Amino acid sequence: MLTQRRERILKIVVGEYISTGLPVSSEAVARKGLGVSSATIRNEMMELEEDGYLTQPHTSAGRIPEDKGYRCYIESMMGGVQLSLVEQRLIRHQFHQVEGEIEEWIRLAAAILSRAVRNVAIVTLPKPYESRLKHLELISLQEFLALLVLVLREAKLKQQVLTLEEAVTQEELSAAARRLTSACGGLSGSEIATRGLELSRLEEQVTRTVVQIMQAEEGEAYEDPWVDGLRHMLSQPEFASSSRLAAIVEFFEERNLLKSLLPQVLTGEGVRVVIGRENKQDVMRDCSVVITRYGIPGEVGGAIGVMGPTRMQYSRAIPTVRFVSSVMSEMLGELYGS
Amino acid sequence: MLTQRRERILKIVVGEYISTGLPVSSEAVARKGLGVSSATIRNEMMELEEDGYLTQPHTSAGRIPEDKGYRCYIESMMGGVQLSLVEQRLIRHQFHQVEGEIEEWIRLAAAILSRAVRNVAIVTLPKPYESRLKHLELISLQEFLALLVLVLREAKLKQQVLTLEEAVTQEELSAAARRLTSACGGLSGSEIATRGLELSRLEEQVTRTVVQIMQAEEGEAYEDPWVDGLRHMLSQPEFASSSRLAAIVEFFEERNLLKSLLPQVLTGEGVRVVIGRENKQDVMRDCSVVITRYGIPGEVGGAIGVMGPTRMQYSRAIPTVRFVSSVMSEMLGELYGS
DNA sequence: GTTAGCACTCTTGGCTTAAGAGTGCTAATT
DNA sequence: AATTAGCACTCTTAAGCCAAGAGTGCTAAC
Repeated sequence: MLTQRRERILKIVVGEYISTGLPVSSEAVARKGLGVSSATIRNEMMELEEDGYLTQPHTSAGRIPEDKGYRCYIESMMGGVQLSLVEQRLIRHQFHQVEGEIEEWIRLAAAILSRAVRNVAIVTLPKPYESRLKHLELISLQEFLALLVLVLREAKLKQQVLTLEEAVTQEELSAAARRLTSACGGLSGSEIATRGLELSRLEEQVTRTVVQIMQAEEGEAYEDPWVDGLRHMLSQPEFASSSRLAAIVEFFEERNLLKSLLPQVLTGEGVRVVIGRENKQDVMRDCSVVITRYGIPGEVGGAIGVMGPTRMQYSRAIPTVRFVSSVMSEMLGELYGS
Repeated sequence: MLTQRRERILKIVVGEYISTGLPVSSEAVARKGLGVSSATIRNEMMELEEDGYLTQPHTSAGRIPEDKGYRCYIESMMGGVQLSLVEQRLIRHQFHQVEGEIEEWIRLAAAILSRAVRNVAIVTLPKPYESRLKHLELISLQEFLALLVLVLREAKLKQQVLTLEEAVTQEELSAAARRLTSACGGLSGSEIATRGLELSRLEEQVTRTVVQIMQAEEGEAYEDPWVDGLRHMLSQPEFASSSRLAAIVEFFEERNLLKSLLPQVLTGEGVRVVIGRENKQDVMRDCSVVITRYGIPGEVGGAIGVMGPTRMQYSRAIPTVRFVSSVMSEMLGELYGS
């Protein structure tokens, strides 16, 4: 049973532990000014431990939070906590420095976010729910070698070197590209595939590749995300042991693993926090992820979030992630128009 | 004075230290079968220490190599040591799996190299000595927003979102792109800049951006390199202390620092080894870099290499870097034709 | 229900000690 | 003159021990 007083004590313990990293004693809580003695606090803490909110690293030490304790602590700030206006302006300002490239935004977002929360930031490229071809170009490299360039609706380029089945001139390539662009512009990969067109041999080959690229594009849940700020996270004391540290570095270098983390946020709106053992990966058993989606619902979107030790400044991380994601959504909105 | 026997002892010490990581005692060297006793070896080692080839971690321990000792050890294998045919074939095989994308090559090369030498691999994109425009495309995103796509001679794409000064249709954009492509195709950035053409307002703006992009392209010494295998390097015992480890991670995340490392290889042919304190960066004082260029001399090229602790298996690293770079050159040659 | 008091537990850091490794030097040997 | 056996000496490492300190859980009084 989580009485009001117990909840208050719990939050003090979690808050204190987050800021110091040391087990919190009953004395320390008592000093925080609920008008009761440390002995009373001790009794309450025993209950909190029995209910799984707290634990002791060893018999005679203060308490540290369990995942369940963090969870409770976090619920209270999921509601409306906002970043201060000063910080909002600071972040906005940084974004307006680099307008232009979408990739630049992503990197910038990760840099800003990781600096703000002093942990790892993870940002995926925005991905359209449905990919549509905007434009197609063929450029001759050598007699039998051409570069295929696809421009997708969301201002994204894909390229592929094609080994041609026959020698083709730039003129022929251009003509084919023009024809295919007007025939397939605005269509999705599967639409192109099922659109029985009268095609030359060259066009046939190009179309096949286009469909392949676009379907691969749609197939992936998310792009390989951009990661920044590992250095911040690793300077936290929880990674003092070099084996923990090495495991984390390894985790991030095996990029495919990151994907196993993202699908969780595909469902649901708003900021989500995944704490400690709630994470699938074993390396992350004492890490938390604060993550959310950004973009235009139903049209295009990506994921943005931070990862850090469970002992993370959630009070900062949550509103920062929320705010940066909203700025990203705005900017994406401007690019996409209505 | 480096007598023949001393040199032989030195090489045994370095070799032994590289494979065990422990200081090497006179006894251990004696067992390696030059027909003299450990006492004699001790006398020789004292000389080697005085000349700066070796040092002792503390008064009564074996010897470990100094940078100068490594240097000497390395000279002997800079000549002709080649990778075994089996390994050559293994590496070639991996490359032939993923034909197509240049970026993929780079990543693959880094993956292969880092796995082979169990250390960090660093590979830059190939960069032409002189960048030439191949093709230019303009795609309308919104009324006042267009995507500029440049294809450079070496099958490389550059993109930039343009905010237009006036509303323009896709037809007008296409016309402008065609005109500019035929006017500027094959030219370098500075040639385009000085080629006084009769231009519309739109074309004027596009040309300005094109020149800007291409000159930025030429300006950079190298692209931001692709880095892989940090996990391998960090699992080496020299990075057991978490502060060393954190410093290295930080070094790699601050990407701009990498640039300070590469210019050294711009000059000179063949594999270069930069040992310990020869490196400019302080974090790298006990790291070595084995690096070389790849590509087609005078046309296009990049850098490829590995970085690891000074106590690195040079006998493996040097021929591997040499071989992978030659494979990369070959592949690039095929793409470029003659 | 709260609290003062206290015995008990467990960690931490400092200190000492013994074992072991490897050296540098000396004096004898080839 | 170069080599080597022998040995005293130095320094590291691990283990063991002790005292201090922190914080608890329990009991008995308020």
